[in-house]
Formats: sequence, structure tokens, C-alpha cells
Amino acid sequence: MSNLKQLAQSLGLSITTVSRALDGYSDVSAKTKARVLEAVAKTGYQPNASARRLRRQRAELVAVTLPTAPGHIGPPHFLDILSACAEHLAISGLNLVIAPVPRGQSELEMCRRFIDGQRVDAMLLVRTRRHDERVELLQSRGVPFVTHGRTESAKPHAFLDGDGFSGFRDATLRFIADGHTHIGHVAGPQEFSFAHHRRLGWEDALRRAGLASELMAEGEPTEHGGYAAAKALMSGPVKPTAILCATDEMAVGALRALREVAGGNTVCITGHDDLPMSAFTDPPLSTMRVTGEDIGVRIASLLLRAIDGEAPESLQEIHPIEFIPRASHCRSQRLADNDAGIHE
Amino acid sequence: MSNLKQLAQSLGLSITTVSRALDGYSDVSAKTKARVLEAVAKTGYQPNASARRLRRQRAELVAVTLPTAPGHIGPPHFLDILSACAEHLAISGLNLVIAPVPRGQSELEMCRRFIDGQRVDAMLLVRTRRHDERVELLQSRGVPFVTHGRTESAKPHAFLDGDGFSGFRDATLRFIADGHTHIGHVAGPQEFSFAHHRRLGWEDALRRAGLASELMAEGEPTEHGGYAAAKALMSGPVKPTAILCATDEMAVGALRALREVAGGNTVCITGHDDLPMSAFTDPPLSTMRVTGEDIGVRIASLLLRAIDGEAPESLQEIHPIEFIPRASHCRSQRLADNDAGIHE
DNA sequence: ATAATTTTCCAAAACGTTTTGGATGTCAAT
DNA sequence: ATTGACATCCAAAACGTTTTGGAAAATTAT
Repeated sequence: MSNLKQLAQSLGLSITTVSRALDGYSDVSAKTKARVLEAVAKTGYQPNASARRLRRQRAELVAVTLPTAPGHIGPPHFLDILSACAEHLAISGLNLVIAPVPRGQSELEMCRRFIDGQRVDAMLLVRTRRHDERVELLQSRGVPFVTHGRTESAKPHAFLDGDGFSGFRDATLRFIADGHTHIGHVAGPQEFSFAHHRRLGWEDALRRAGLASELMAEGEPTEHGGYAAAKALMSGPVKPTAILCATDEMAVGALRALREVAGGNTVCITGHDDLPMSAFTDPPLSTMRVTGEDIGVRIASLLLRAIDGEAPESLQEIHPIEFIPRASHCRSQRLADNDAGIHE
Repeated sequence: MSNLKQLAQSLGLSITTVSRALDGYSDVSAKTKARVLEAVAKTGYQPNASARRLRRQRAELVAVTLPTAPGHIGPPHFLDILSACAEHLAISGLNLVIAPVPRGQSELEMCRRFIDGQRVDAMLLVRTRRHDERVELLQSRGVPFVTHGRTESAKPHAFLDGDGFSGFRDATLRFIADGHTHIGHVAGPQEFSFAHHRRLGWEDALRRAGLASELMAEGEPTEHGGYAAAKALMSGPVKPTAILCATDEMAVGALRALREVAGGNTVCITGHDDLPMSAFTDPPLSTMRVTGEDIGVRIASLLLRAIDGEAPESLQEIHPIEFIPRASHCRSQRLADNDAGIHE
């Protein structure tokens, strides 16, 4: 609509001066600056984004790659995280674009398109895999990026993660303290970083207590995955009396499986994520969550610092997990009452 | 990294020719076109997005405004819709940016920033209100846009909506046919278009059947909102024997409320949206969903047509709703068995 | 052989900013 | 009067594309 040229002309000033007035250079007198500001306020002038981006050689954009998994895309609270992230990025003039992987294309091709076309200043990777080819690509291109979840990459990179290991270890220890000796795990796909760490935490606690860690079933990180995995666990020769699920969604599926299986309604269960709905399941789901304020905001500030050129080593955050006790982690009252009792 | 100039130089061609070869003009011989394509494949050249956007006077971007509601942002399956939409837009070279409203700013200011800065070619509005100021602004600026959900705007605009009215009317009729005479409604905030239409459908069925429509409670479109509303309904002088909830999330909350209240476990209940988790509640939630293929894809194609200048009148879609029967809509077996029985 | 047409190419002008490197004028110090 | 310092302004270059309006070469028609 309106551009600098017209604005300058109407004020009898040069384009340069108007531009510098708006950018707050000391270069322009207080009087003309005021005049410019007034004119801008009146016309609602906004600099053309593409032009500024071209000149500044910054895209003012950050892309988040969404792996289009079959089924649904990610934990339901994911949009909240992205929204908070976008809101925080916007303060620094950056916008967040959603970059789902087109069908028939690899995640790699997609990343390449974005960085080679200089469409973005940085990227955000979610659903990180332990060995993630996207990470390697971005590292080799020198593009700033942050991953949600660690990887096992040799070269350090910026990431934000919850301490799933400790969270699941502590939850398992809690079950052990409650007298459980058969503690199962409904695991997410082990290629995913988050799922792997949570499993390791569960295993670690069992090992320390000298308990076997064979009661594990893996499934898709969805309600159905949790359902199927829990069914598998409950149909084995040795049945668990407590189950840690990798996510709340899986736990919801597991809850249904337990409902359908004989003796299932005394099996204790926990999830992870503290989804809004988890307080409303039957029984209300005991779960965990990353402590502190919004994850999205923290991711955003990591991204900003990465763009500013900060070293990856100093951009790695692992946040503690807090346990949200509700009803589901102590269903078998016998156990909870005589807490030292051995259960079989 | 690499640009047209370098590419042209290395091929001994002009910038123009290379550019036109890539855009598929008939203007360039088959042989040189092949040479160019090969060089592009080898160097991985991608045109600089900002430059192209500036020259073409298109932002190649579509923004979706996310109302940052207190609590959570939208239905959990929302990201799936956005993702599908983004994927489809990408085919035409458009990217989807998410534009949450920064705190302390109005949705209007945010829209203005985007369109005055020519940051976007079109906008997508969700959580549409019956009287939506964003719609008026965009109409007055002549920016292409599509809303998810109708409005009561006098001027027509592009939208995609489910036929919530018919969906809820039919579901209510189904309850009536099952012999229910006290049918309640856990409603969403009536300022929202979707919530209002669903209520009207419920009311319409009751009116036709000569039944009173006073058993309604309104709440936030969240689990907790549904919980509180259902509690309110169940603590009145006349209690419903069936309840239609505006969304699955509200239904999940209502289910818990019914669990906590005497006689609640025979009250029939339905939701709307068919969230993944709805098949796993106790009892499995009977619900509804928009028929046909992915909503996100359809929104995307509406957006594309709007950008192409198609008239708003021809860009209005209301899609039928299909009922997903599970267990929750016929809990009181007495009713279901003798279907003509009067219940009190 | 010449004119008309088609094919193939390209120089230069945009697009709207930001930034560089002065230019002009004012004022105080010499 | 000259110099230096400072305040205020601006012309022009650049960012990397796409598009316009030809120009040169090759082909066909006369």
C-alpha cells in the first residue's frame, strides 16, 4: 500500500531520513523525528517485510518441522508450546512458520529447501530421534537450530529437554517404595530420544533394586499404541502391578486396556505430560511434567540466542520433572496401606 | 549462499536466461534449459525467498491467528488441521505462519501489523466469534481470508464450517427417539459461532418435540468447563437423563462430573470432534465429526482460491456431520431396551 | 538473394528497504 | 577568516529476484 517513498515525499524529506528516523538513529533532529512518527501513526505505515528482509539478509522467520506421522502429529499440547514460542519470537520480530513434511518428501529435503532458499533464520526440530539426520544436515550447513529433545549426535547442538530419565527413575523408585516388585513400562518408539530416556530411567531404578526389567512393551506414542502395549503386558505370564507409560496419551490407552482385563483395575499407572484431560480420566491420571514456566518461551529464547551466534554448548537445557500425584498411581489400596508389604 | 548471478556466470549465461529457464519459459532452448537444470541440481540452488517475494509482490505466506485463550489454545486436534493445511499450501509455494496474539495486544492490532506490513497474502481465522471484529477489518482492507466457522457478518466472506446445527439437532432427535424427555446441553461460550450453532440445533429438536429447553449450562470449551457445567446441570431441580456436550473436551469433563454424582452413571452423553482419546474414555464417548477428508486440506484450497481472487460467496462450505456411535449415548439399558418407554 | 518470421538470448528496470559515504549548514574555537 | 567539530540531511548503492522490451542469430517464406 504505502511505502517509504510516498511517506518521504509527503513530508518533504528523503527516504533515508524517514527510514533512519524510524530506526531511531541519532542522526535525525528531534523535530523531524516527531513529524515522521506522527505521519506514520496517521497513515499506519508498516515497512514492507520482504524488502526489509532482502536488504537485511534475514528472513525474520523460524521454521518448525512437523513430522507428519501417520495418525496424529504430536502431543495435543504441542500447539500450546508452539504458540507460546511464536509469541515470544514475535517480540524480536520473528515469525514462526509451520513446515510439515510433504508426503513423498523426506524431512531432509524439506529442511534443505528451507535453508537453501534462505527462507528461515533458524529451525526448530521436534520429535527428535536419537540419531537424527536433520541435525547432521543443519550442523553441516551452519544454520542455527534448536531441538526439542536431545540426540546422540557427536557434535554438540542446542536443545531443550526434560529430564525424563530422572523422572521415570524416581517414579519407579516410588513404586518400589510402595512395595511393587513387578513394574512394567509401556514404552514409546525407542528411536525417539524422549522415549528412550524415559525407558532408561525406568530400567535404572529396577536394576538398582535388583528387579528384572523385562515387563516392557513398545508402541506408537498414541492412545492406541498404549492400549495395545498394555494389553500385551497384561497377557504375559508375569503380570505387572504397576505400569509407567511413556506419555499421557499412551496411559489413556493403557487405562482402557486395564479396564478390559481381569484384575486390571488394581494396576497402578502413571503417564507423562500432564495433558489437560489427564485430570479427568477414571481414575485421574498421576503424571509428570517439566517444571517451571512455559517450555515454548524457553525454546524461543534458545532460538534467539542461537541466531545471535551463541555457541551450542551453552544452549543446552535439561529441566527437572515434577510428579503430579493423582489417583492412578496408588489404586491397589492394600499396597498403599501397608506400604512395606510384599505383593504378589 | 549461491545466487542467480553466480550461477549464470558459471554457465556463461545471463541472469535473465537462467531465471527464465527455471521458470519454464518457452523462451529458452532445450539444450540450455537442460544445462541450467543440471547446474541447479548440482549446486542445490534455491532462489532467495525474500528477493522473489519482493519482486513478485507476494509474501508467499499465510498467517493463522491463534487467540491465546487463558488455559489451552484450541481443540487438541487443531495442530493436525493446521499441519494438513500447511502441507497443502506448500504445494503452491505458500507457508503457514502461526500468529498468536501477543499479550497486551488486541487481535485487531495483530492483524493490522500483518496486513499493513504486507507480511501475508491471506489470513486464516479460527475460533470465530459470531460478531468478529477481525472479519470486519480484513473485509475493509480487502485481504483474502477464510474463517473456520461462520460469522453473522452482513457481508459474505469465505468460510468452512461443520453443520453443527444439524448434527446437534439429529443427535437430540436420536435421544428423543430413545425415549428421553429431559435432554440437557453443556454449551460452549455462545459468542463463539460453533458453540452457538450447536446450541440452536439442540433447541430446535426440543422445540419440535414440544420439550422444554431449559436444561442448559454454559462453560469454557475445556474439560473443566464441561465438568462444571455438567455438575450444575446435575444439581438442578430437574435432572437430565441425556446430555449433549458442545465438544469432546467438555464431554470428558462432564463424564467425570457424572461419575461423581449420584445416578450420574446412567446419564447418556455425546460430544463433538471425535478426538483420538474419545474412543478410550470410560465409557467410550459417542461423538460426531465433520465428514469427508481432511478439513485442513479443504481450508487450504479455500485460501488458495481466495488469493486467486474468487468471490467470497463461492467460497463458503458447510459440511455435514456424521455421528460416531460408541457406548456413552445409550448407557441406561432400560431406555435402550424398550425404546418407546417413558422415562422419569 | 532478400524479406519476414521465429528462436534464443540479454541489458536494464523494477520491487521497497537499509546502509554507506558524503554533502551542507551551523556553531564554537582559533 | 579559517579551522574543526557537530548536527542534520540525502543520493546512490546494494540486497537477489522477475519482467519488460528489445537485439542478434537462425530459420523459413518470397
